Amino acid sequence: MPSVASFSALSYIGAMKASYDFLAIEKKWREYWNQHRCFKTLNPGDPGFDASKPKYYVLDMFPYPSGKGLHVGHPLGYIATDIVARYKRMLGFNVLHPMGFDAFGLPAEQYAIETGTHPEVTTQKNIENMISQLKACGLSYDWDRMISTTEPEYYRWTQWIFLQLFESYFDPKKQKALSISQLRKFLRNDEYRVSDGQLCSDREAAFSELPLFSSLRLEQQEEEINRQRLAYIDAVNVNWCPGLGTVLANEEVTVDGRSERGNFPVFQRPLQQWMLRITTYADRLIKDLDLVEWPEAVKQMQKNWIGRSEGASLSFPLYEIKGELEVYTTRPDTLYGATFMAVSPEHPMLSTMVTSEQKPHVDAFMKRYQKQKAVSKDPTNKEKEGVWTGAYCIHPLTQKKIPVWISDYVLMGYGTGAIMAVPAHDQRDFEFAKKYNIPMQTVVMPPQEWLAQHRIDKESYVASPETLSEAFVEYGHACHSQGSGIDLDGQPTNEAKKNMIAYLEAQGLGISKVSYKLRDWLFSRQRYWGEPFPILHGAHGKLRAVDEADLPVTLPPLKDFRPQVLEDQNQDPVPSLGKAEESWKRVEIEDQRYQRELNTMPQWAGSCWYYLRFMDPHNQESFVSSEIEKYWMGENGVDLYVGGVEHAVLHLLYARFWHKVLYDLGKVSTKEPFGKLFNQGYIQAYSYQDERGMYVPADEVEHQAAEFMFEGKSVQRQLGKMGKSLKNSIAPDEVIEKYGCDTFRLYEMYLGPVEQSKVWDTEAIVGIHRFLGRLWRNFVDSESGDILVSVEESTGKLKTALHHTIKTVTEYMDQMRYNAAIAQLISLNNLLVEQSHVPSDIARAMLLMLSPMAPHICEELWARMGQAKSLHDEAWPKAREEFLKSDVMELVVQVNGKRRANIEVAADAKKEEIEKLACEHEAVKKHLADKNIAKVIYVPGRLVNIVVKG
RNA sequence: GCCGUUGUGGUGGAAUUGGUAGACACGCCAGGCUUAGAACCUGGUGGGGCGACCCGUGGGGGUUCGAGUCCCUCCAACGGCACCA
Repeated sequence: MPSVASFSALSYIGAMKASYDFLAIEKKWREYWNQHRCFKTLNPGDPGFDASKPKYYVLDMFPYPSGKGLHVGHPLGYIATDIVARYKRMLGFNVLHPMGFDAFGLPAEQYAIETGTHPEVTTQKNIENMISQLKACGLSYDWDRMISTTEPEYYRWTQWIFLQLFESYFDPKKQKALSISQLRKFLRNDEYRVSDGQLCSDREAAFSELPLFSSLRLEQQEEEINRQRLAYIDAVNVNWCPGLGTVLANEEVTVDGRSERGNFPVFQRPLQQWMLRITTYADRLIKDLDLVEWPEAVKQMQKNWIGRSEGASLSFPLYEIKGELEVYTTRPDTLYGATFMAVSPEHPMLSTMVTSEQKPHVDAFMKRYQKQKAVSKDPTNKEKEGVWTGAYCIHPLTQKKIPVWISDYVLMGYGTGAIMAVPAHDQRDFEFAKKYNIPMQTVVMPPQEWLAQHRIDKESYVASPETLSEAFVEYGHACHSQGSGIDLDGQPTNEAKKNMIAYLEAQGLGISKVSYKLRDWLFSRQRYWGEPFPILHGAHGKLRAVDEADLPVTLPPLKDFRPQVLEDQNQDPVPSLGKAEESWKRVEIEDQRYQRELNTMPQWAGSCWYYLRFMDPHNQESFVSSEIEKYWMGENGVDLYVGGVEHAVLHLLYARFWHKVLYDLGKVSTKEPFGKLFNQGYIQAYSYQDERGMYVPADEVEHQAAEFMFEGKSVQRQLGKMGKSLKNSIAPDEVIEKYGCDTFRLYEMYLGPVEQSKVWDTEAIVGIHRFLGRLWRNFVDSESGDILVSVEESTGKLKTALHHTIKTVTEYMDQMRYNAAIAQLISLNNLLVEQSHVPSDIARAMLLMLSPMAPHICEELWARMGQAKSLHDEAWPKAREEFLKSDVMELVVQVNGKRRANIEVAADAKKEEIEKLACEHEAVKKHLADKNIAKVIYVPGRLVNIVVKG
């Protein structure tokens, strides 16, 4: 008989029932954590801070405080990071695990307009509501570090960082940001010259042609300086949405050219706006992706978005017209195949090129083009259209005349807005040329195998244009590309490219060039609910930064904060801050009058640096103290960043850009902000529509045979997002009230891998709930409430199972594969059902392993077991080592790959002994009978495979 | 079109990373408790065969003593970008 220690229920749980009363238990432990400030994180310099511990910074993408509240999909990522945070604390890390709110932006303002309350009020209310919902999930945030981007104390530093950008430029020689005062020095010393926004160093060819900086008028000097700033004002083509009264980012516009919010039409037009010079960082933003551990998909998306390509820029002189057409191409090797030029309908040189005979045709085309453009931005399946300008270019190598066409597939926003068209080797040029009967010239020959496969000989390949587009091959070799001084024939594409560029550069016809899809970041909005710019406008366009001491520039209180909605697309936007009192708008400094900037920053501004503020959220002197920043960022920055994949480009690209500027200026210590990124999946749900297409409440739909019925009528089911409007939303509060927070947390994790999307199924939740019930019954006598933990340790089968569970669960925890970890723990718990008492080692290991995921029940059982320290203070590695001490291991014995027996051997047994033992096992001998042993394969710790012949 | 990811029972998903495929859970079936239902508890559940056994990880081929896992090829699904020269 094993001796049994029974602990009676501890006095402080007094009235607690013997059955698993999760609501009372969870409430008790949440209060306990709160009272004892268990999750307060100390900073370097704080009393009691332990600098010997390694740090771990685990961060969620902070949410938008929406008025609709959370549904069960939202906490998925938060639960995952919370498990990481709790687990890492048990592993002996100093863990930074904060939460805050990204509360500025269009949706908050729109919501405020709908409800008629000031956004400040609604935002505050929404934040409070979300905090209480998050707290109910048992998340171990350090709430003392909570921040909201809308707090003046926070956006003071958002404005400050903007000023860092404003006071910096990108140095082309050093390839990093330096201060504007540095640039002034360089210009004074004549190390750089500047003209029309071009910054040339003394090494560059154009240098000597540019005027001396000191020779410019003072205003010109300032103008040139302003054009170098990382934050600058420029007239650019923007998405102007009069219906919303603001300009929008590309991604806020739908494919039909309407606003994502409100579905108002959006117009392209040039407007003076604030821009951030993200393009100067394009190369580093690509290159440094190698430094981070991110999902391949996200890295790929960022690379695509930046869209780097290598090629050449070359000029085609116009025939009998002054001037030349500059084009960009990635295939300079196909220059001999250029049979026409194509320019964008928005090309600035159109008017000089169009001849009087062609003008009517061009006008007609332009009319159709404008109309088409207003209807749709979506180019898919649209037939390419164009019109001849009447003009010709001179081919720089052959000196032949080639026509210049206007083509709607040439985009003004990329390259130079003009291309050399090589119809023989470009799908689009091919389609266009075919439609308008423009000749083609083959200059790339596919490999022999390709020709053989397609049963085409060289001559007919060159001669037959119908096959050309099909036959576009990247890895062919050049042909028909000879001229005076150059002969590319026979060279593979890569070589031909290089040689052509070298030739063009030598002849002064072109130069090699790198091109990007990435555009500078349009940074101003005309809405109210955003950070005001810390900028003053003086006379003659003079820009002045607000003194650091005068930050923050707080949002002026407005009674009417609605945007100015305009009917006429040609009207200029009216910033909401224009409605502020004159006393706010006008500033006088040193007898100079200034007007405040009236635009506000876009939604992304606040989220570009919040991960830095979390480290030191109450610092009044600086955006983050450098000592604290160095500790928490360490080598890799944020150790784990979890959020949805929808932020793969925008937020993550913008934040990286700001971080790199701050890095260049010496304000932060790592090149990259987020060392490891993890995209959690979405929780999907079924929604149901009746025959009119109206959504019906999902929880009232009945499943009968193959049909779904609502109020006796058949309804259509589809899988998608969860949302109030789809009537399939489930609030975490409901689930927690019914099953408890631990069940909820475990269930969300148990649904499947965290990174995968999965379907919410409220029915399946009982499985996890039963598990916790069984766990409780294994540990606590349902009659007496006594704890059923033996003082004895496990033996035999249970010991083996414990070892296996500890090994696998540890691995799963490290890989964030919580569904698999939970399954292992359920399996171990199921073995305990037959036991009258839980062996003490299993009891302790079980609670230690489970507690990051289901902390409340584990704390309770831990306390009832009479453990001295609180569970979350317990160090897991020490316990794990203790449990894993073992002297016996189990091996599988196979004969020709088939399992024949299991044997137990001493952990330190030699290879020969093990093999002998395996061969002599009864069940194995049978299969060896009259056969020869060819070889014996021993896989340490796992199996012995005996290979036999005969 | 380009890039990326993934294919395992009725379902969600495991498989010690090349070593007993289907752990664990839902669902389903049987039983218990109950006046009855809900809830709860116990057992069974890939396919075929009375059986020892045989077949099974999208299809085909390969490497290996051994393949869900590695290689080649085809197919299918999901996601992102998309007239980017």
